[in-house]
Amino acid sequence: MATDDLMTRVLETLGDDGPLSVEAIHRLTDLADVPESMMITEVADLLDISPHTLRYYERAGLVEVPRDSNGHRVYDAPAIRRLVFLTRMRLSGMPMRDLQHYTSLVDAGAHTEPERLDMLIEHRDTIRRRLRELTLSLAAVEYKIATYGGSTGPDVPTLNTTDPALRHEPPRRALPPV
Amino acid sequence: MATDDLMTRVLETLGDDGPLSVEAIHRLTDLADVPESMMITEVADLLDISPHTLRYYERAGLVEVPRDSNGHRVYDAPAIRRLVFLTRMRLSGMPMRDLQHYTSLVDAGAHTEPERLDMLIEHRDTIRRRLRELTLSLAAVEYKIATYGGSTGPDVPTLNTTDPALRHEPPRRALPPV
DNA sequence: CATTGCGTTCGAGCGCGCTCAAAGCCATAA
DNA sequence: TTATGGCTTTGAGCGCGCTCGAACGCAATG
Repeated sequence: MATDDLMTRVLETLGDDGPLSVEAIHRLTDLADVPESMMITEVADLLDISPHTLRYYERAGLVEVPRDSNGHRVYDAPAIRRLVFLTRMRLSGMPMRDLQHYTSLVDAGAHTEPERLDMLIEHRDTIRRRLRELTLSLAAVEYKIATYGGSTGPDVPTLNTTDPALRHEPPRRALPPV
Repeated sequence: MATDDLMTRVLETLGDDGPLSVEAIHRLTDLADVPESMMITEVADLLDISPHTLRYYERAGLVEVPRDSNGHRVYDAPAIRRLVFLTRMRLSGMPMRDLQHYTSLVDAGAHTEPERLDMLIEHRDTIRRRLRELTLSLAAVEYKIATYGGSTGPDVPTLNTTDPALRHEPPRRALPPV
C-alpha cells in the first residue's frame, strides 16, 4: 500500500528526535483511517489547532461542515480529510489566500486539476527555497555559537579555550542532518 | 581562515539553484569586508530590505546609527555588522522581541555572554524543528504531486495513466536532497 | 531660482492569521 | 429545577512586522 511506502520513507528521512516526528508521521498516515464523524473539539485535538481556528477556516470558505439537530458541527470524513490537508499546507507556509483559491478549484470540478497541480508545484518550490534559507541560517547560527565572542558579527571569534556550546550538548558535526 | 571553512561547507550543502545560494553565500561572507560607512539606501540594497525597515529597526532600539551634518544616517561598520546579524536572524524566524532582548544584552556588556549564548542555542533548536517540519511538509506535497488525483487528501490516487507532474519536470526520486 | 531627488520625523495604517467577547441555545448532573 | 458545560453566531480585537503618508530640509541640476 502507498501509505506504508510513504511512512517508510518518512522514517528514513527523520533519523532523530522523538515528539515531532511521531506526531508528524501521525499526520502523514492518519488519513487512511479517518473516523466517520467527529465533533469540533475532537477535530481540534486531532489537528492540534483551536476550535476557534476551525470555525475561522469554515467562515473563510475553506470547508463545509454539516450540523446535527442542535446546530453543532459534525465533521464527516471528507471535511476531516480536507482539514488535514489544509492544516498541513498552513504549517508549510501556504497563505490562506492560496488555500481559498485551491479549495475553490477543488470544488469547481476535475477540470481544474492542472491548475491545482501548478499550485502544488509552485508551493513545493517555495518550501524548497525556504529549506535552503533555513539551512543556511542554521549554519550561520551554529558558526556563531561555535565561535561565540559577543560581537554582533560572527567574524570576531574569542573564547577559544573552552567551547561554551559544549555545556549544552555533546559535540556534533557542523552541518546537521536536516 | 574560518570563513573559508564555513563557505566551503555552505557550498557543499547547497548543490543546486543559482540566485539564492549566491546571495546567501554573499550574506555569509561579506562580513569580512564591511565598508567604512554607507548611506541608508546602500545598506538597504546590501541587506535586501527597505529603508523604511532600516529606520524601523533603529526606532525599535536594535541599532544606533550616527548622522552626518544634514541629519542623514551614516551607517558605520559596527552598525552594518549588527544589521547583517539582525537581518539574518529575522530571516531565520527570530522575533523582533528576542532581537531587542539580545541586542540589549550585547549593549549591557561581556558579562551577558552566557545568556546570549543560551538564546542562540535555543534559536538554533527552533530552526532545527522548523527544518524538520518543512522537510516533512515537502515530502507530503511531493507525494501529493506524484499521486495527484484532485481530492484534498493524498490517499485517493487516480490518474495512474499519465502523471501530470511529468509535464513540469523529469521524474525524480520521491524525497529530494535537502 | 525653481525643480528634482533623496533624506528626515512622527504617527497612522495595513495585511495576515488568528483569538476572543458577548449573548444565547441545549443537554446532562446535582 | 437550577446550574454547569459545551456548543452556536457575530463582530470586534490583537500581535506581529512592517509600510506608508504628510510635511519638511537640504543640495545639486537645468
